[in-house]
Amino acid sequence: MGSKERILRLKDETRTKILDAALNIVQTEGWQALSMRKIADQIEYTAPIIYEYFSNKDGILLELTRRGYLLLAKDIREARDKHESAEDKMEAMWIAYWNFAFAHKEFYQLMYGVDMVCCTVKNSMAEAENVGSMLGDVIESLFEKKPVSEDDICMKYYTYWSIIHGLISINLVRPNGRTTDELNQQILKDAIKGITLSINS
Amino acid sequence: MGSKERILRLKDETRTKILDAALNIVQTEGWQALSMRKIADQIEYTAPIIYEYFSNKDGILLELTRRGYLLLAKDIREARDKHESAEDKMEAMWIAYWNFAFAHKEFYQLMYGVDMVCCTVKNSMAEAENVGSMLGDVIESLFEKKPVSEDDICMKYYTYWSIIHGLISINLVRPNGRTTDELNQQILKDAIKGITLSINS
DNA sequence: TACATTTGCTTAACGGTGTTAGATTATTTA
DNA sequence: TAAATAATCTAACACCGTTAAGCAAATGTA
Repeated sequence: MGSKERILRLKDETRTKILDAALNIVQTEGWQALSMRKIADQIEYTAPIIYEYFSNKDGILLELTRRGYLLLAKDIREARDKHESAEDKMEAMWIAYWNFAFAHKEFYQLMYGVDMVCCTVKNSMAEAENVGSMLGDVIESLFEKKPVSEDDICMKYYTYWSIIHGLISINLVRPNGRTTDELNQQILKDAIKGITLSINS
Repeated sequence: MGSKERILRLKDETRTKILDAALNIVQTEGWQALSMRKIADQIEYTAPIIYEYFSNKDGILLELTRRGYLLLAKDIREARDKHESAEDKMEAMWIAYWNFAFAHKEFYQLMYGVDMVCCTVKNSMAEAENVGSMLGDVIESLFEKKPVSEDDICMKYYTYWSIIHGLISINLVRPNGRTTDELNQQILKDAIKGITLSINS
């Protein structure tokens, strides 16, 4: 009786359709315009059936966050694997992070709470940890003195992350002040190099 | 006929009461709990009268943003005037900025859109420009080569601002990860010193 | 085949939101 | 005192997230 599976597959399809619809709305109208009824409209159902697939609106947001981290992890992994030296890896990874933020503004806003109604949980999500550990590993390899303490890695990680996230936030919340893309890239690369240099000095 | 003025003063008082009530709600329940009806409750009116004082909810938010910038500007000015050298001024000013963010979390969230439903306009608000120019002036005085181009100042300004805002954002959105206050202060001061040093090298 | 049960989905509702229009009450003016 | 103006409220609109109840079609069972 393969109909069981067919039905399960159908259920999975609508689940995906819900997520796609949500993403679509957000990309065209922004996060504040996302509503259950609008999602339902787009998938040609009524709002309550969404609750058969997700426990509530935050559930949808959480799943989208998860998908965002998967995308980001893929980009960062690819950037890392394109280079040999730890210095080059580090720069490429953070630039991949930067590019992700602007290529997928909505995801970034959701994942890092820039200008967003932030869903509460999402601390220590497995997929987020992945990104963190990839970056952490390369940071560790930047240290010449071994062994490297967890605190040292953590501190440098926060330093990198802060400046990049800060730069992104400023640009996402206030798009095109008087800063150009080139200027931003310059600030970014300078900052990365500066932090990287400071690790062994 | 002094009653005209008395009435005007009364109107101004309710206006202030509205803002105070809004701030009070936000401080105790967070931004997402702020509603027109709740404000009205607190000032013992009904919701529609608020519209006699502010054009809409965003109007209230905008006025609070303005007040936030006034507070921040005061802190930064005082920090600046406590020191002689430009280096010391710079560090003290950014630390004042940092302290403001945590002493007035709600204001900071409103002003810089961290984890907040951001009201759209508020770009280039006069009070915000004040803060910017104070910091910009000290940055200019850090350069040994004169004259300093607008671009140079802008770039360094964004570099400072990014790392500080990034660090704040991360700590405001995810309070108490594994970073302590001391660690944050250390990262902050290190970063400020690094950027300051890099200006003339 | 006939009945019972489950499934998929909808309608209707609850309590909340920002906001506006109209009615009502109180105050000031003539 | 009567008219005009100002201050305030009630009621409503259209939205929101969410839940409960009901209907209709598909399915399982006798």
